[in-house]
Amino acid sequence: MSKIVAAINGTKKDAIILKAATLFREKGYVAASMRELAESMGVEASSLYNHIGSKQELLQSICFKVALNFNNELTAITSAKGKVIPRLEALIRFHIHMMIDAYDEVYVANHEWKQLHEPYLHNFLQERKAYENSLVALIEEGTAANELKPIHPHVAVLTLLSAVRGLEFWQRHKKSVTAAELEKNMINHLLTGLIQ
Amino acid sequence: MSKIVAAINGTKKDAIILKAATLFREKGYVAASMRELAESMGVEASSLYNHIGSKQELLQSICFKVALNFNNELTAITSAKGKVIPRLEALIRFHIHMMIDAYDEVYVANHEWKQLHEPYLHNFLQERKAYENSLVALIEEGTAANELKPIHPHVAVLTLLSAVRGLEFWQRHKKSVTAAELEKNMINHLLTGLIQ
DNA sequence: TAAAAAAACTAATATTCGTTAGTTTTACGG
DNA sequence: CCGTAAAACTAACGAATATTAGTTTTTTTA
Repeated sequence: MSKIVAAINGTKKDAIILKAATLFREKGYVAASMRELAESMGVEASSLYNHIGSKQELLQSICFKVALNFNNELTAITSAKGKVIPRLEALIRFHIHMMIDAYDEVYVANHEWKQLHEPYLHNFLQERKAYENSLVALIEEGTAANELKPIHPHVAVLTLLSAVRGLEFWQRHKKSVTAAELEKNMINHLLTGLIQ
Repeated sequence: MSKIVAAINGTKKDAIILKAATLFREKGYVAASMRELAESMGVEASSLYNHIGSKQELLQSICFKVALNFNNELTAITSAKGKVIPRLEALIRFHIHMMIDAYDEVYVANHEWKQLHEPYLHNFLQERKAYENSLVALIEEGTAANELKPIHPHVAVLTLLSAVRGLEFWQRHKKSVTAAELEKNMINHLLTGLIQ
């Protein structure tokens, strides 16, 4: 018999959620089984239920923790004073750092939210929409102030969010591209373009 | 008893693959069941096996058809003569049109490739890698010719591919943003940036 | 150290899944 | 219109799933 070992400042439940995020990222939520999760923690599947309510609850924890993090940061950025461009830069940096600090969880929130049950699915999509809308407002603020080109704000947001979302992709190139390089180049690309 | 009805120029197998792409996109490959797929075609699950080999074969067909389309186009673009910038534009346009013409299949190839069995998984990733490498070479050609800024080519490719991949996202805004607008704005954003 | 709480275990349940076997119905060429 | 092939059906299989119940072991508390 083994034991579930909690991190220094966290419950055993937190430890399970963290392992679940890794497994869900690797296999996908549906394909990942509670038996696999349990095995990766060195216990039997049924033992997990002394600490968690259900598999679905794990997904919910992951998705809403990520959503909360991003919403908090965006709220701070949009409500800050000052020019729009440095605030956009800060947002891109935040996405990069989230991808470094909480890769598995961000990945799962981005890829597996479809497997959320109602009403969580609905809530999650609503949070996403709110995030998008805030960002659209920030872009519009930038164009109104002549800081940004008169681009279609929804398209700009789509491009920005997609680009930073694709940071998942970067994990494979960690060796050849440092986080700092990535940050500098991506911000430069998204703000000033490719053309010389 | 109903019947599987093939499209005008296609087999019944093709019709099944198309419906499978829609279902896999909506639910995810693992969560989608053959019984659901059959029901959406008006037959029993077992009847599908008169036309297809397995559920996995459906995923393989979808993923490799999409990969072939993209690889063919990229090969045409990279081997063409002329300036790099219009060729990059053409590639972005192609991605947008693929997303319009074959949304479900592109989505599934992007999201569900992890569920491919070996050796298909390995092959698929290899094709992806080749696609990336060709694009890196194109960017390097552009920087060498002073058409593009001296950006880190891998980061540029990551940003470009992620941005166009995020076109999935756009389906929700189809009403407010036409394909032509999207095309113009996204190309402008990726090539010349946001800053005024 | 004894009692209580926490957390592991074994065993089992009901479902659902992809797929197969065998059979019946439909469609079509001679 | 008959015979054959295509394609539908029903029924079932074995495997895997999340979860529960009940029990035993471990840890904590008093």
